[in-house]
This record gives sequence, structure tokens and C-alpha cells, in this order.
Amino acid sequence: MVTIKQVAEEAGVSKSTVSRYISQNGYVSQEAQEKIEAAITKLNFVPNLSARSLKTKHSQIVGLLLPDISNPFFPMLAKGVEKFLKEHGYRVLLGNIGEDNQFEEDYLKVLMQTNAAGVITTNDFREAFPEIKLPTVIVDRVGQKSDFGVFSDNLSGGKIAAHVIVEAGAKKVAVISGPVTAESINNRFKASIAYLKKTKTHYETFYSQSYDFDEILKEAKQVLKHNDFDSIIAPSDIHAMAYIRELHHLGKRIPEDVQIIGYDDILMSQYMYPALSTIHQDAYEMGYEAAKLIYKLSLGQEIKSRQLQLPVRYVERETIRKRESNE
Amino acid sequence: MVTIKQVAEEAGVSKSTVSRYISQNGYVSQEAQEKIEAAITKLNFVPNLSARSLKTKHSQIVGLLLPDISNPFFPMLAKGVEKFLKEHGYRVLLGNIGEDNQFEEDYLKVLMQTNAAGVITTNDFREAFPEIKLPTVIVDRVGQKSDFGVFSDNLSGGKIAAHVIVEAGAKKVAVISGPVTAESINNRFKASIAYLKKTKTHYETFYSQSYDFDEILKEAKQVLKHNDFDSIIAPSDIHAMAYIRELHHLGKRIPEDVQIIGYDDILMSQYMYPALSTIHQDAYEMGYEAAKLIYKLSLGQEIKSRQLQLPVRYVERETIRKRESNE
DNA sequence: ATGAAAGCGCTAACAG
DNA sequence: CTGTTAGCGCTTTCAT
Repeated sequence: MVTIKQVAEEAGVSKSTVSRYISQNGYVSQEAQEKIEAAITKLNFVPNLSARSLKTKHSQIVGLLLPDISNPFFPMLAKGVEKFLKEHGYRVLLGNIGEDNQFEEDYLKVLMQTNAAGVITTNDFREAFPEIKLPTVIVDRVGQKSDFGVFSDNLSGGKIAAHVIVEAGAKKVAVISGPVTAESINNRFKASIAYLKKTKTHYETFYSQSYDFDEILKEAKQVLKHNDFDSIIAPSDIHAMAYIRELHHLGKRIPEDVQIIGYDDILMSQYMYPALSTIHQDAYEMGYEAAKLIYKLSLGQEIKSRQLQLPVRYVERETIRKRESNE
Repeated sequence: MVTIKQVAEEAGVSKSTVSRYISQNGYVSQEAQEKIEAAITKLNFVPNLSARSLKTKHSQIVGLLLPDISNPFFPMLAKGVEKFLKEHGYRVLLGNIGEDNQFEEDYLKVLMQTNAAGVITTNDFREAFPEIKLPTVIVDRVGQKSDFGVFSDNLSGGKIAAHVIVEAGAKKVAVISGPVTAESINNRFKASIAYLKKTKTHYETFYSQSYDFDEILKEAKQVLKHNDFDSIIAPSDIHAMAYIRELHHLGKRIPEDVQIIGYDDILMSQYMYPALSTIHQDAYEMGYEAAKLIYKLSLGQEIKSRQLQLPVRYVERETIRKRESNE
């Protein structure tokens, strides 16, 4: 391993000068720069990050703690995080903490131990682990009391979903609530209900316990067994897909017999058949913005607004009836 | 930050003894153990990993370099890697290097700088960056000359795909090759072709340039424009989905008019309509095994076989005709 | 079984 | 603008 010391000798300067050069901090003459540069390339020197971190007490690592990387929403988010952070010289340590946060503590510990620059997570751990004092931003599943957070306009999302479905002539709708993991998510559900009530549309509510496909499919079978809903508001595209699958099995036509609206707009939803009408939220953007926030936080920069709410929009595809085209 | 020194004072022993205790290395009396334990919990001590790594010259970080985390195959693989590594006290640094390996160098550098325990990657970088000397295992896209690798039995996979489709009465098949990223992947294609030739089945070949949905969809439109294939062998489930989408648009019935077989068996494929018949490869297992390998490598343990080939199997669903049910 | 001491590679005053 | 110095928190001989 080649160290700063060898570079210094090769370049005929002192360690300090080399250090100043590589960390772009402090003065170093043109002449010295060139000699150092030459030495570095000649020796193929790469600074040791452990040593630096030991000294400076902070690293360029940001933890990204996600409940389930196989839910397509999160890889998109991760990409956004990675994009921004990478451009700013930070690295992402990805951790799957599981939907029940089983592994959260492990990861938090490691992040502490490595002087991580911060952590981006879906779960606000501050109550459970007050001793962990890392710059933190919560994404997606943000609560009132969350400090820094980035999330979608779930209230609008839920309302739009209900609106769309009512406009398309819904008479009997099933509203599915996702696992209630955070206030921000629950808002969708509440907003849909509110709209349905206001428009005096008949509805029933159901509570999903999972984001796992197979679990959801079981729930869907149950929900669809004895009822003849003409419309479904799903809490995620994953949920919508499971319901569609079951609807197909039941021989229902979509959207003629029953229409359905998803939430998220994961990549896959446009490739299904029929293509899923859904509420788009920008996971990539969410990640990107969260990364921006954590970056500023880690640098101790001033933050204007602690919570960032991203807009959502309806994406019309094929699972919602055209107005008046049916019924 | 509480250090080993404070723990030592609190426990009334020396730093060395504490060090021996926390790194489970060397003798420490029952009595000392208890005092140290008490001190640690009292002070809420967590060892500083940078300091340790600086001294020992290795960390518990394993890099996982993937071409595209939004391709569902890779999150599954990542989960497998994470599972094993976490159980053994290692951490995963995930990097999206892009299909063209644009960011590979960055990540490799960082891994070097942090004394990473090793790297699991889809791309064999040893020729491009011979100076990077990290324990490495290649996954999925393994080549002849790759040192340590874990991959599927692509030869069998390709052959089975062709076999299934021929048995179901294929008369005119389109064989799509994925982007040729590695020998191991290309083998699928060659095996399918070989089988088709042997059975004197009429076929045409096409070459996909991408794993990006939209790109593939464009290709699919092109391929399906002027031809009337009755069967398609797709190089991945993603590809299959795009083709199915286009087939729907063209008003073709699946599998009556055209049957199609995928590759990978990503989670989504069972939730599409019709559910995709495909060749299953176990991404999770692949990751898990790769992790096992890297773990052993990082510990300098002896490895019996440098290349591990995982079995594949046909998963019958709804996009392949039943024998004799049609034609 | 334990402690003293040296040092990993780097940074940050400080003096010049 | 540059060099000297001290030391970050931990591990590891080597004595004892």
C-alpha cells in the first residue's frame, strides 16, 4: 500500500503538503502541485479513507435503509439517492431492513461506527434509538413529528384516485388501505374515503397487512369472494396487480366489469395488460431530493424547509373506464 | 465519542485487555470480561471501525456492483448477498454501475480505499483494471476466464426453452438474443438455436441491444411488424413482457396465436396476464452463493471449485400452448 | 492473563 | 506557502 509519506518523498515535499493537496484544503504552490501530481500517478497512490475518517471523524458514507428492495418503488428511489450522492463524492450503503424493521438497529450501529455522513430511511427511528445521532432524513413514510422528510402529496393522491374512479361512474367501490406504516401513507386512504363520502358513493374498506405479493393475493381472493365491486382503489401498484390477477381468474373484464386504480406508477405498471391506470409518484425524485437534504445536513448547511412534499399526478391508462363509455 | 480508553479506565483494566475482549482475540479472564462488559454497557461504547480498519488493513465491507438495480433480477440477487453477509458480520456497499459499466471504476476505487473485504460484480474488471486487487466473484455474467464465478446453467436453460416451445408445436419461431454481455449469457441463445436446428424448426434470430423497457418495446414493434411468428424465445422476462405488450396491441391471442417463453422468472412474471411461462433461475441463491464465496475468499480459506453453476428449471404458466391443444 | 508501547495513514494546528 | 508535530482509536508484539 502506498501512503502519503511515500508520495511526499517522491515529490520532495512534506506529508502535510501532500495532504493539503489531496484534500483540496489549504495552500500549495503550483510547483508543488505538479510534483505531487506526478508522484501520485507514478506511485498509483490512493488515499486511505479509514485513516482520513479516523482523523476527521466523518466519512462520505450515507446509509439508505429500505423496507424491501424487491418492491420496485424502492430501487427507483435508491437510484435517485445514488445519483445525487455520487455526483457529490458520497457513497451509499444500502440496507434492507425488512418491512418490520428487524434489521434496522444493526445498520444504524454500523453507520455510527463508521462515522457515516447520514442516513436516509423510511422509518423514523428516533424514538426507538435516541442514542443514534446521525443526520437523518425520512422518505416516503413520513410522520408529523419527523424532522427532515421527503414525501408525496398523499392527500391529493388519495383524493385524485377517488375522483377519477367516481367520474368514471363508480357505484360500489372497494377501498384498500395499505399497511399503515406512517401517517403520510395513511393520508391517501383517508383522502379517498373523504371524497367518496362527499360524493355519496357507496364503498367498503379493507385493510391489507402486507406488501408481499402472495399475501396480497390471498387478501384479494378474500375481498373479491362475495362482493361485486365495480371499482377498486388500491394502495399500491403491487396491490393493484394482485387484484387484477384475481379479477382475471374470476373472469371479470377490466375495466368493463370492474375498474381499478393503483398507486406509485412503478415501471411495470405500463407493461401489464391491461396497462394500469395509477397515481404517479416520483420515487427517483424523492430519492434525489432526500439525498440533497442529507448532503446539506452533513455539511451543516442551513435548511429552509424541513419537509418537502412532492406532487403526484394521475396517469391514465387502461384500467379505468372512459366516462360514459360504460354503464 | 466513547473510546476503548474510557472503557478501560471504567473497568480498571488496560486498553489492550479491552481490545482483546471486543475483538474476541487473545485471553481475557472471566473477571475482566465482566468488568469490561459492564463498562461497555454503562458507557454505551461502540468500537470505531475506521480505527480498526486502519490498523488491521481490512474492513467488513463487500461491494456489490450491479448493472441496473431496477431490473428485478438484481434486487433478488442483492437480497441473497445481503442475507449471507449480514449473518456473518459483513456489510454490503451497493453500487449501480450502469449497463455499460460507466461507474465501475469509481466504485472499485472506493472499495480499495476502504480496504474492502471483496467485491461481487456482474462485470469482470480484471483486464480493465488490473491494479485493483480485491477478492472478486463474478455473478451471472461469467466468462471462461473469470476466476471465481456463480452463474446459472445457461446451456440447459436455452435448450429447455427451445424444447418446450417445439414440443408445443412451434412452426415459426423468433429467437431473441439479449445484449451479449458475457459468454455465460450468450450460451442460452446458442443452446436454443442448436436445439431448433436439430429439430429442423424454422426460426429467425434477432438481437436486442438493451435491458431498458422502452428500448425493448421499440425493438419488439420492429420484430413483430412484418412477421407472423407463432412462437418467441425471449432472453429475459423483461423482454418477454415487452413482446407480450406489443402482441396485445397487435390483437394477437397468447398463447393461441403466439406463444412466448421468458427467462429469469422474476417475481412479476407470475402476476402478469397471461402469467409468463419461463425458465427459472434463482437470483437469490446466486447472490447467496456468491456471498459465501467472497466470505471464504476474504478469510483466505481454501476454495474447492472456483465456478459454481446453478440449475435452472422450466416453470409452466400460461404463455405456452398445451401440447395438442391447438394447431 | 495482562499492560506498555509503538504505530497504522492521515489531518490540523502552529510556527516559520 | 510549507514543514514539524501530535494524535485520532484501535491492534499487536513483547515483556511480565
